[in-house]
Amino acid sequence: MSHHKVISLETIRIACRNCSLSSLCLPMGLAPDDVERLDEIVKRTRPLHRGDFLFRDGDRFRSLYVVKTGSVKTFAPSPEGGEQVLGFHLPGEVIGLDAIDKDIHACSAKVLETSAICEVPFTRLEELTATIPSLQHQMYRLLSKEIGHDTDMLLLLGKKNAEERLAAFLLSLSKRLHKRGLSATDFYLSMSRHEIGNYLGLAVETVSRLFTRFQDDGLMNVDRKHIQLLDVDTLESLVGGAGQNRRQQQQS
Amino acid sequence: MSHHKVISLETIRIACRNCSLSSLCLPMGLAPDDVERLDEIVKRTRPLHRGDFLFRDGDRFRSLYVVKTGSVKTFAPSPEGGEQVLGFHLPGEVIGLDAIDKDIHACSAKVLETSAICEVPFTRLEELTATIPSLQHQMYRLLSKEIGHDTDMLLLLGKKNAEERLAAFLLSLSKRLHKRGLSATDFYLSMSRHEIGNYLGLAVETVSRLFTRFQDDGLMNVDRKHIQLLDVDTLESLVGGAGQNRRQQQQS
DNA sequence: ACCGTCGCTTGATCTGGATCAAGCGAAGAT
DNA sequence: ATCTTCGCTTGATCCAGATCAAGCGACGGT
Repeated sequence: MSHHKVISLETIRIACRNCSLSSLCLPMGLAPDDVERLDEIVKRTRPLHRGDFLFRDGDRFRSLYVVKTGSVKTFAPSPEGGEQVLGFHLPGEVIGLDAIDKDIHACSAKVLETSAICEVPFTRLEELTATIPSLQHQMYRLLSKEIGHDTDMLLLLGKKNAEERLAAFLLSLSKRLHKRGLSATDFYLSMSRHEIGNYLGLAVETVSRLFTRFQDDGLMNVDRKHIQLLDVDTLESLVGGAGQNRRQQQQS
Repeated sequence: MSHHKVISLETIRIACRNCSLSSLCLPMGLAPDDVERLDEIVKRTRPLHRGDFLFRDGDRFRSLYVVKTGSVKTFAPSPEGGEQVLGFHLPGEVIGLDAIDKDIHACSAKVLETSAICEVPFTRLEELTATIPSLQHQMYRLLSKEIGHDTDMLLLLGKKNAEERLAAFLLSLSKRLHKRGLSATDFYLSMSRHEIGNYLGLAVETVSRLFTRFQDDGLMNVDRKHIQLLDVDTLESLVGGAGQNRRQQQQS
C-alpha cells in the first residue's frame, strides 16, 4: 500500500519541465538545464482544501508559493479588525512577493477550492538566481509585474465607479483563465460575492445588483457561481469609462 | 569659466559613498567596495526643475531613477484621458520599478520642485546584481517594499474614509521626512491640493475642507503649503479607523 | 505697480453606492 | 428527510463625499 501511495504522489508531483504552466510560472524563458535546477528546490505539498492557509499575516517569510491548480485569495487585516482582499490567484501565479522586504508576511493566503501548490524556499531561490541570470531577470520581471498589477488596482479603486470595477474584474478573470487554456467566456467563480465586493471596494449588495443588471442588459449570464460572458466588447467599453457622460477627469 | 563650471558640477555630483542617503538608497547594506562598483554605473544629471519629466508613459524603459534631493510625482493615464497620481517620491526613493516587466513605462514621472536625480541604467545594474549577492537581495527588497506600499494604498482606497486617508497621507509624509533628517512636524508640501486629492481618491474640495477641519480641531496648522502637525497622536488614532462608530468591517 | 491666471477655500446641492431590512433558496448538518 | 445556516438577492432609505458655483488671494509675467 505504501508503495501505491508513492506512485500516486509521484503522479501528482509533476516536475516543472512537464508542468503545463511552465510558460507562465517561474521557469518562463529558462534553459532546460536551469529548469531542472529550479525543480530541485521546489517542494510539492499534498493538495490543500478550501479554507486552508498557505500562510497568515505575521508569519515569518520562508517561501514563495505558486498555484498549480485551483485558486487562492490573499487578504490583509485592516486596523479595525476587518480585512482587505488583495487578490485572487490562479494557476501559475506567485504568492508572497510582498513579504521579502520585511521578512514577515503582512497578508494571509487562503485556499478557495481544492488546490495544488508549489512551495519555493526563498533563500534557495535567491542562491539560484545569483547563478542563473535569466532566472534573476525572471524574478525582477515577476516582482515588477506585481507592482504593475497593484498600480492597475489603484487606478481602479481611485477613479472607477462600481460598474467599471465589476466589468474590469470579470474581464481580468476572463483573460487570465483564457491564458491558462480555459474558456474566456464560460467559467466558475471560486470566490463569494462578498469577497468580490471586498476586493473591489464595493458592498455585497452592489455586486449583486450589478450582476443582475449586466444580465438584464444581455452582457452576461449569471447562475450562482457560473458565469457566461455574452458581450465582451460592451464590457470592455464599460471599463474604459465609457460610462456615458463621465466628466473630464481631474488633471491634477 | 568652463573650468569653474567643471568644479561646481563635481561639487554637486556626490559619489554614493559620500551621499547622505546611502542608508536608504540602493547602497543600503553594501560593502564599501561594492558601493564603488555601483557608483561607477550611476549617472548624475544636472538638476531638474518643476514640470520636467524623468520619463513619460510609453517610453522605453532604460533606467531606474533615484531622487537625491527634491521630490517627484508618478502618475498613470486613465483610459478616459484623466490621470491617477501613483505616488510622491522623496530623496532616496527609487522610481521606475514597475517598468521592468513590460520594458515600457506605464506611468510618467514629473519633478515637483528643483531636484537632483541619479539615473541607474538597469541593464548594467542587473549585471552588477548578478555578481553582488547583497545588492541582488537589496533589489528584491526594494521591489518587495514597493509592493507592500501599494498594498497599503489598496487598503486605504478600498476601506478608509476621507478623514482617514488624509491623516494617513500626512503621517506617511511626516515619517518619511523624519527618516531623512527633516522635521516630522513642520514641513512644506511640494504638491498641490489637487494632486493630493487625486492621489487619495478625493475631490480637491474635500481635501481643502479636511485641512480646514483638522486645523479647527487643533490637529495641525496649515498655511498654504506650510504644514505643522500639532497632535500626531490624534492623527494616528484617526488613521486606525477610530472614526467613532465605524461598523464592523466586511469579513468576506 | 498692475493684471491675469491659477490654486485654494467655502457654501449649496446632488447622487452613487452604502446601509438597513427582509426574504429566499441551496448546501451542509443531524 | 428535515433543519439550519449562510450566501445571495431585492427593495427602501440614508449619507459621505462629489459636483456645482462663487469668490479670494498669491504668484508670475509684463
